[in-house]
Amino acid sequence: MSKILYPPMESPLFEGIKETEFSTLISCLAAKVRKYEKNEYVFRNGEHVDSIGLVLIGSVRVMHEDFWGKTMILAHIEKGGVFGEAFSCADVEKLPVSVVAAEPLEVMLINIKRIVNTCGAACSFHTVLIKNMINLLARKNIMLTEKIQHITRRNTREKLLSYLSSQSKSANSHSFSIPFSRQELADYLSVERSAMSSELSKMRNEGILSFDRNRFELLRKEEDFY
Amino acid sequence: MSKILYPPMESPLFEGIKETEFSTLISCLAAKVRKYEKNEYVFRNGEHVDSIGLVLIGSVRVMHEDFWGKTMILAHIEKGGVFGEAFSCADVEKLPVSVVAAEPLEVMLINIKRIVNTCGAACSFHTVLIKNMINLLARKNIMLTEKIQHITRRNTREKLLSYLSSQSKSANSHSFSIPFSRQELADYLSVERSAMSSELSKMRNEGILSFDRNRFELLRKEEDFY
DNA sequence: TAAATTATGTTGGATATACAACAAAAAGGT
DNA sequence: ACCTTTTTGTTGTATATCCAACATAATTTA
Repeated sequence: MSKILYPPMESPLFEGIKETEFSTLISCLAAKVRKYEKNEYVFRNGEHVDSIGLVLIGSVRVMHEDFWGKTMILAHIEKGGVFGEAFSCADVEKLPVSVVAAEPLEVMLINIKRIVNTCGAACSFHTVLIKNMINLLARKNIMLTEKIQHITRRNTREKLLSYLSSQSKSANSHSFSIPFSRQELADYLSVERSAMSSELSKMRNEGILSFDRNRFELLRKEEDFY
Repeated sequence: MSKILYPPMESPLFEGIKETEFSTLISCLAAKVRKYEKNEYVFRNGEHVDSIGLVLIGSVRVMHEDFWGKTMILAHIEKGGVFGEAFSCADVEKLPVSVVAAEPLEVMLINIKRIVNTCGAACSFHTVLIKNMINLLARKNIMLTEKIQHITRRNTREKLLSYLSSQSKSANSHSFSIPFSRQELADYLSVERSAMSSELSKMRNEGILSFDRNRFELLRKEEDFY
């Protein structure tokens, strides 16, 4: 097996595993490295998937196609990111999505059973790997739940307040920066960018918050409204 | 330890574990059974949680409170259901939600480390338990992703079509039943019930679909529209 | 620095949703 | 069967969003 020149050590999947253990790990997992051209399929809708993919170089798009053939981009996963983990861990028969190379791509494919089934042998890192896998799924779970929390709100203002409130909480401060541009925030909250912008302005005028570019500050507590 | 009279064997967490192994399992996991009165807190916002909860009797509500003190019900978990798994598996410091007994409640609390760390000893079921845990997280992940797929659509019609399309796919038929009442479906898709009802009627008139109570049929393919 | 590009804010008209109120149909209880 | 309660469908009006078009500010490139 050719030596992997860019070990994805920085991936959350391999956190806590020593670099010296890495080559043993790769062979124990029977991990394969595959290259794809732009727009080539990595996983195709309807296939059975028993592997997780780890992006080594480039990025992938996770796409969904509905009954009427309308497609939707579900996720864009960059270097170090993992895809297919939910479907392979849940052992779904047919993949309801497709994974496509968004640019020239190199991925590592690992059979999920190799991760989940401890290999009997002396692989001390196997326990770590399982923990990482659980951690990965759990963190994704929390992210998804948070997003749902925001976008289930009825209107643009409430979606914004829900999102900003949670950002404020994790920053442990009324003042915080967000990792999104306006367009990205609008996409994330599933609202119109222009409507969102004007809503932000309105709230600023009403003294609910202030902002400058990506920096926001929440100004009033519930009590103040009454 | 008192014998557990209502072993939660039907819970996905214990799938594949023999009933005879059950008492060993409980003691190996140091599982505790706790009772709560209605509206009593099981987990409180801000606490550190290192256990998952399994509902034995009754049900719980998962609640969230934002910066302005507005609360929102995130989930209602019934008998056999599991809560707190994402936060304990991801090892988050402070719980961002609260879990409250929705009615007289009995839960089993299991320290997550007891599940994830194999206990060295001859617990054959431990591997099964870990697989179940991973499966649980992965399935929840898929459910959340699906929901996001639907509610990110811009308007009521598209949300409905996205949902109905996915139901059609999993039923492997153009004709299928849905597990929701109109109100529940509206809540799930985060739209107004009345607006949804009239949208359904419109689409029926346009020949896109037909329905009778909970039974739906999708009628046209994309091509037909052009 | 100037010019070009991109990001953000603002506005108005067409369209869609929210809300309330009510009608009709279905389900449940006696 | 009857009455009651719940669910579902319909409609009108106030409100909010979408969309396009443009203005302004920030950033990048030459």
